[in-house]
Amino acid sequence: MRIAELAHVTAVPIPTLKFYLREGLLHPGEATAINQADYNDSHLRRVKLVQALLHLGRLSIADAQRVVAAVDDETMPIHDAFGVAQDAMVPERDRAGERYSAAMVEVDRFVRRHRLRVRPDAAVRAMLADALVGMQECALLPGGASADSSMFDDLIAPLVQMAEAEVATTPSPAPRAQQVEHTVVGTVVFEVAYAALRRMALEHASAHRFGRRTG
Amino acid sequence: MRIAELAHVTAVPIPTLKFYLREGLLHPGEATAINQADYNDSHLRRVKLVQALLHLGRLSIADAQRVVAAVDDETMPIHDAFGVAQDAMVPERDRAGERYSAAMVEVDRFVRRHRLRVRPDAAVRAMLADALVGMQECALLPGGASADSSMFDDLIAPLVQMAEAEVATTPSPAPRAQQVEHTVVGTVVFEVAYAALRRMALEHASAHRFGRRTG
DNA sequence: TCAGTATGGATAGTTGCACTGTCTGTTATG
DNA sequence: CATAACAGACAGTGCAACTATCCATACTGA
Repeated sequence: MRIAELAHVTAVPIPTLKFYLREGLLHPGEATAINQADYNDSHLRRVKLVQALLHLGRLSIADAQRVVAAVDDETMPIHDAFGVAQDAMVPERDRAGERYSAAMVEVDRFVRRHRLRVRPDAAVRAMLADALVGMQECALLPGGASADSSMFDDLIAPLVQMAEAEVATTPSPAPRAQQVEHTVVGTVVFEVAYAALRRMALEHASAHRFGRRTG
Repeated sequence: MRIAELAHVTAVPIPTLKFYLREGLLHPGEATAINQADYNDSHLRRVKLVQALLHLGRLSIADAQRVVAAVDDETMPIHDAFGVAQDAMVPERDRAGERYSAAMVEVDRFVRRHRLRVRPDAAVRAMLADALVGMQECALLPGGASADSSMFDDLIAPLVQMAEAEVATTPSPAPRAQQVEHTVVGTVVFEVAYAALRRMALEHASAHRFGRRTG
């Protein structure tokens, strides 16, 4: 496959593909001459992955780079690569101040209480802490209570069950790279789906509570 | 409260507050002289809301503008304002092609099947369609099946239940603006929390499936 | 009272990101 | 053999989200 065909089937402009090549988001095609290269299915899948990370998952180029580097590092075990990808997907921000420390303590308590196998330095811990701080700052908690992770206690069991099911769909006799790709892209795509479902549920509940009649 | 104090307590620089004022994200303070204005609690809450929308919810300035406009429009019923805010929170993108049409049909089927009170033109429908298209494009569905919304059938009931509980926390004898603010900011902040919990569940499940030992 | 700092409003400038375009020499293609 | 496509290097673009400067005025403390 030449670059024009890759651009056609992925609907990504050639200059953008070249940009991805420069940035290491797309591995080089197999060179057949000084100015010719051949692209195959692995490139097609990679472009789809990158597009999903960038546009569905809204990662920055730099974060997507870290993800694909983890996908490509054959020496890295699948679970470790997944951890790197997870960390890259948490946006960076200032996490100074006492509020964050308190929220992180609460997060740690939550993880320990449910015996979750989440790395001590996993970025997702900071992400949950961000949300807890946001709840406090925006007075979402009745009576100005401090963030309390016990409000999520009933939620984590079904989430773990769903996650087990999702992880179980990973193609099992398959090259490592494809397993990692599947897990990573599943994380971002299903996250969008779940968020959309939750928003639908919220609109439904809001119609119930605040609406007049809408079917 | 003068602008310096507002900047201090919100930890937002004065130039940024001025920028928010120019963009209509923050309503003007009460003028006490040609070059003096007084800011109060409503400004403080607004800055917190805007920060949550921009940085936690990752909305663009333009989208945040639409949200605060809906919050401020006293003639707009709460549920309608919530709808505007919901729509503003779905990123825009190209949604051309047969795949999107098919996915939208599937989404409509899902909404009808569960009798969800979601507006026919709600942007969240397109958001779910995005995810369904992503699943197909990245071959997340076993056997290359086309996107099937029935995989979410068991999920929607608990989500609706949680949403009802969340909506029920809205302060009930309270000014309309505060009710809308609460609902809107709850949407973005809890979304981050749920996403974080889901990612924790995924890491846990991945450790189970791919990890060796990690406690 | 009066030097020094803060303020509102207007305007201009900066930074960073994600592309997008152009150029050169080379190679496939009809 | 004319034309189009290619790889690779590098420069340029457009936008979003701030950030800085300026000016005339007003508060603030000695």
